[in-house]
Amino acid sequence: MSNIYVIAEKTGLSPSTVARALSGRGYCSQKARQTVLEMAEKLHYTPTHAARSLKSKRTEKVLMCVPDIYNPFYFKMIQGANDVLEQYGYFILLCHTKHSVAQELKMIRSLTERYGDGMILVSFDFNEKNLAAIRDCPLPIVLTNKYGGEKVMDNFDYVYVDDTKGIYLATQHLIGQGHKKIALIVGSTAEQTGKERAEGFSAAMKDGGLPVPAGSVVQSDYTRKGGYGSAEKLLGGKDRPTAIVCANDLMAIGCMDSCRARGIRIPGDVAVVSMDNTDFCTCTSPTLSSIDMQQEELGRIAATLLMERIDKKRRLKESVCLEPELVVRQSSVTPQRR
Amino acid sequence: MSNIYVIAEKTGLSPSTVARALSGRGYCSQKARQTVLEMAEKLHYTPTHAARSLKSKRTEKVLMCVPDIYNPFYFKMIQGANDVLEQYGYFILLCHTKHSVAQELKMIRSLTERYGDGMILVSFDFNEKNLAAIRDCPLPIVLTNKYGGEKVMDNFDYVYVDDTKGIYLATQHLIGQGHKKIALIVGSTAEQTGKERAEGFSAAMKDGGLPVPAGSVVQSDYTRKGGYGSAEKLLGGKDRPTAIVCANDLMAIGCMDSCRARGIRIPGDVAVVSMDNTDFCTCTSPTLSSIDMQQEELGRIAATLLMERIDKKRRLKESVCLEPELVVRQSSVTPQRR
DNA sequence: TTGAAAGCGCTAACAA
DNA sequence: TTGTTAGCGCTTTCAA
Repeated sequence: MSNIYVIAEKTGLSPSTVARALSGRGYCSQKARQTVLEMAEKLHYTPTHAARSLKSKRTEKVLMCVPDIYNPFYFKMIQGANDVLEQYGYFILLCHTKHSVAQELKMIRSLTERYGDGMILVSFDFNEKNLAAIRDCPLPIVLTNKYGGEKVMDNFDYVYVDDTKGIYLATQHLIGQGHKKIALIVGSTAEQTGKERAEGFSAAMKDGGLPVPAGSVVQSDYTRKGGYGSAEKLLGGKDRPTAIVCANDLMAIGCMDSCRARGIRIPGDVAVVSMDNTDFCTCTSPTLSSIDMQQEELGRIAATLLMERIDKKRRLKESVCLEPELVVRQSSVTPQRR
Repeated sequence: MSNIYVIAEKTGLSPSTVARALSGRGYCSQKARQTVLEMAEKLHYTPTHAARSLKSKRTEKVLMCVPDIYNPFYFKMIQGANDVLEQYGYFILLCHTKHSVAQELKMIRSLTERYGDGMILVSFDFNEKNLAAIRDCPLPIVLTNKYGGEKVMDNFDYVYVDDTKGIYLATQHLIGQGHKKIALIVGSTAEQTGKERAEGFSAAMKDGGLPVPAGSVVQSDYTRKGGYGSAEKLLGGKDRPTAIVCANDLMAIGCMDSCRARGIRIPGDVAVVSMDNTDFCTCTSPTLSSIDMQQEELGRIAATLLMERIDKKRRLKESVCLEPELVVRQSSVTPQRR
């Protein structure tokens, strides 16, 4: 590999002149520039990113941590973020945190080691451990969840879709369709996201004057298989619900699998509404009603907030709240009730 | 930010002792190590990746270039690659090349600038331009396509699924179901992948003794919308095909949309087989027969080949060919023929 | 306009 | 066992 010293030697110029010629910054005669550029070309010179980084303290990379790389929900966020970042000449460094706080902490540490200039952290659960690490980290981190426990001194940005409201809308929609026995398949309520979603469901049921009997809320893991298993529990009992809210599309599809296997018609026997509104929703039969959680926009805004910190030196915290949106399709509209 | 010099000063030791204590390499007394570690902890010391990189010439990152970040096909590859890379403590630096050779060249340049220690390049089209750049690049690049024009001197690895064979299997399957009028929706045949797929189709038709009339092969763009438009062309004519092979799942879903809109039953009126076997195939109704292109394994092997170069200093080229696999579902099996 | 030199933070060969 | 020193390759200030 050639470097500026080799070029300097071969051209008889000094390394600093070579550097100026290459960078275009600082004085440099037309002739010198010409000579340097030709020699650089000839030697296949390319600058070394690490050396530049060491000086400039910029890596031109952003760490993006997602809890589940197998879930299409996050693809959309990654896409949105990538769209924005590439306009700044930035790359995404992808990290799969697998719902593990330890993994998140490790990545925050990597950020501190300057693997990147900032981070977009998609977590299901902000707790004292990762929040402490986020506060300690000298580089900007943008969160993509609602962050309840904000302290006055906190200085990180976040962008979120109100998922409590999202699942509220889903539940309300089913209530509006006349359903009385509505069940919920949700993720772990030990995590923030699962907890919020369970609360949204309860709130809607309460506001609709409906009880939430024991056994009508099942915890699962956001996978199709998990959704299937949970649906089996709900549909196998004697007091079968007439409608099910699923906390994401994959579980809803698993739920539909279970219905199909049991000969239960959707939406005739059981109506289904889910959350995320991924591309799957328009592929299933019946098509799946779902809450659009604006994932692409979420990624886009997270990236924008981050680049404002990195590039524009914004210092004051900002947060953005996006509105979830109910998209009604076939799975939740009982034909005879129309 | 603190560095080893600050720690050295505060502990009264030399920077090199500090470095040794922190890295665990080289001699260092238990006492010195203790002192250093405590001070490091106290000062929230973290090493600087750029400095380490500059010395070690390792970035612990791999560039992964995919042509279409919106296509779930590639996410599977990314997942497979990530699984392997994280075992080595490596990260994926994601690049969206958008089917653009210029973008690929730019990324190869970034690799040369040591944005990463190697690259996994998923391209639809290996031509003289990007191949020249790949040959010139001093860092390892693994290709994930069949690469026909291999020269004796070439020294890069590749792993691929034989897609000519894949689409051959799909077509053969339809012929075996008794179809005579089979159409193809394929990507651009100006790109290598599209060309290979079109050839596989033609070969199967020829071997089956069937003609490929003008207009029965439509070029599209691997999107659902594109597939819809192409299907409209095929299904709108008077000599409608009884079966359609689609070169990927998204186009197949678009094709099914078109059928549904026209009241054409699948597989009764028109049978459909596609390629990729993404998760969509089991969500659609009817479920979609598809050729499994082993994308996760592809990513896994690409990453393995790359890490053998980077970590194990393998110098001899290797290539791996995976077998495509037909997965028969409902969309291609005409009930009355069973 | 050009060059010398210091420094970014870490590593490692070598000397003490 | 510890310290000195010379880089890694680039940027940038300051002097010439």
